Amino acid sequence: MTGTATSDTRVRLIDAAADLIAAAPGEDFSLRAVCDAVGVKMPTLYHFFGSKQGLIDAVVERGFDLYLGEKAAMESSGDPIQDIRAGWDAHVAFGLANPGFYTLMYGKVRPGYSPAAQSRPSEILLALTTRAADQGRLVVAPEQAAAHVLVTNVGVTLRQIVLAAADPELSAAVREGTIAAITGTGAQPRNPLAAAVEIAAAHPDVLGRAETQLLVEWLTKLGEQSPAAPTA
Amino acid sequence: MTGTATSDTRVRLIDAAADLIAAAPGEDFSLRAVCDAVGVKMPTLYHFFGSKQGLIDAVVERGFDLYLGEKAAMESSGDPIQDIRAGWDAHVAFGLANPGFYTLMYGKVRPGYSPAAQSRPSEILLALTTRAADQGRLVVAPEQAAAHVLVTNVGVTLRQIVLAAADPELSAAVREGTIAAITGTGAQPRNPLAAAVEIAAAHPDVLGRAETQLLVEWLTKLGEQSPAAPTA
DNA sequence: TTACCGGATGTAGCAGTGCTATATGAATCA
DNA sequence: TGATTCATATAGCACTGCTACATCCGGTAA
Repeated sequence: MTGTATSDTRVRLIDAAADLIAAAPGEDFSLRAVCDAVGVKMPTLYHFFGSKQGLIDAVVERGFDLYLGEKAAMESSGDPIQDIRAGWDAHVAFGLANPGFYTLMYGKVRPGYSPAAQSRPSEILLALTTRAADQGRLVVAPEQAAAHVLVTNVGVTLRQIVLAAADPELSAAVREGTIAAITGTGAQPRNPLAAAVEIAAAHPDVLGRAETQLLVEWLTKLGEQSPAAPTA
Repeated sequence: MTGTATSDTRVRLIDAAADLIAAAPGEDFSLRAVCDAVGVKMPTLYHFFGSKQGLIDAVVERGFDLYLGEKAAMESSGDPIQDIRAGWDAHVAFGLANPGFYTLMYGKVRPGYSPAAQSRPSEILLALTTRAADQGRLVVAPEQAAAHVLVTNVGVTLRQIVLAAADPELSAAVREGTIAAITGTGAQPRNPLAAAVEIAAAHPDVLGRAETQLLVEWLTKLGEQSPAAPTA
C-alpha cells in the first residue's frame, strides 16, 4: 500500500509478464518464466497476485493505464465528432503498437466476462457521444452510438492485429462508415434510383419479398435505360 | 481412406472436442478429457491428429463445414446487396448459436495466423460484392467492400458473444451502416424515393405504363412506411 | 495355411504447468 | 527484548501435452 521498495517486486513481476505476453501476443505464458525473469520463486508471485488470472488482471489494468495515459495526452478539438475520430485512430494505433496488451484488453472472447477496466475508455466515448447528441448531431441514442463505435473500432483493430498488417485505408473506411451511421450524414448525394433500391431492399417487409424483388428489378432497368439517371 | 468404421473414432474424437469446447467457449480444453469421452487413450488421438493443434484444426474445419452448410441452404434473393444482408444475419446467428466453434473460427487473435478455411466464406462474400460492383452499386472496390463487411460482421458477432447477449438492434445498425458505407447510400438531403418517382414518371416507356404506375405506387408506400426513409 | 506387415490402440513415463502447505528470514512494533 | 507480520524459499501435488515402446488385429502374399 505504501508504495515503498517492497512493492517493487510486484511491479517487476507485472512488467516481466507484460514483456512475455508482448513477445507472443495471444499465446499462453508460463508463471515460472515470469518468476525466472524477475529472479524470484513462484510463492512470491502468488503472494502478490493470488492466481495466474490475478497477474493477468494486473497486466490488463496496466494496459488500460497505458492506453488512457496516451488518451489523456490528446487535447480535445472541441468538436465531439472530431474527438471520436481522433479517439478511433488512437485506439487502433495503441492496439497495433501493443498487441500483447490489446489482445488481453479486447481480444479475449469468453462469453460472460470482459475486463472491468474496459468501462473506463467506454465512459469517455459515451461522454463524447452524449455531447454530440446534446448538439443534435446524432440520429441514434448516445449509448447506441457509443456501442456502435466501440464494436467497429475493436473489430477493425483486432483484424489488423491478426493480419499482422496495418491497413489505415480499411480503418478509415470503417471509421467514416460508423460516423456516418450514427450522425446520419451519408456520403455524397448520388443516384436516387440506386438509393431507392437500397431503401426497398432494406425493408422487404413493407411490400413483401416478391414485390420488392420486382421493384428492384424495375428500378435497375430504369437506371440502365433512362438517360436522366446514369449509373455511377 | 475407405471411410469404414475405422475412421469412426476420428469423427467421435472431433465431436467430443467440439462438445467440450462448446461447453466452455474460449477456454482451454484437455486432451485427456476428449479421450475419456470417447473411451480411448491419448496415443490414439495422436495417431489421428498428431498434436493438439491438429485436433483443433479439424474442429475448426468442421465448424466451417457447418457454417457453409447453413449458408448453402439459403437461397439467393437475386440482389447481391440483399444477399449480403442475409449473409450478415446468418453469420451473426451462427456465431451466437455456436460460440464454441465461432471463437475458434474467428475469435483467436494471434498475430500472423488465422484459419485457412476462413477464405471459403470470404470468397463467397467477395463474389457478392463483385456482383454488386458490376451492377454499379458500390462506391469502393469489391475487395475493400468485402473486407469492410467482414471486419464489422465479425466484430459485432464477437462482441455479442463476450457480452453473452444477442443485440439484434446493434447488429442491424452496424449492418446498415456498413452497407451504406460501401454503397454510398447514406441519408440524402432529399428523399431519394420521391426523386425515383419523378424519374419513373418521366420515362413511362421504359417499363410500360401499368408497371410504371405500380412502381410509383410501391415507392410511395415504401416512403410512407419505411422508418429509414430519410425525412430531413 | 502361414508368415508378414501396417494401421490402430494400450502402457508407462517424460518434462512442464498452475497451484499450495509449510517453513524461514527480515523488518516493524509494543 | 519479544512478538507479530510481511516477503520469500523449499518441496511437492495434480494435471497437462506429448512420446518411446509394445501389443493387437485385419488383410495380403507365398
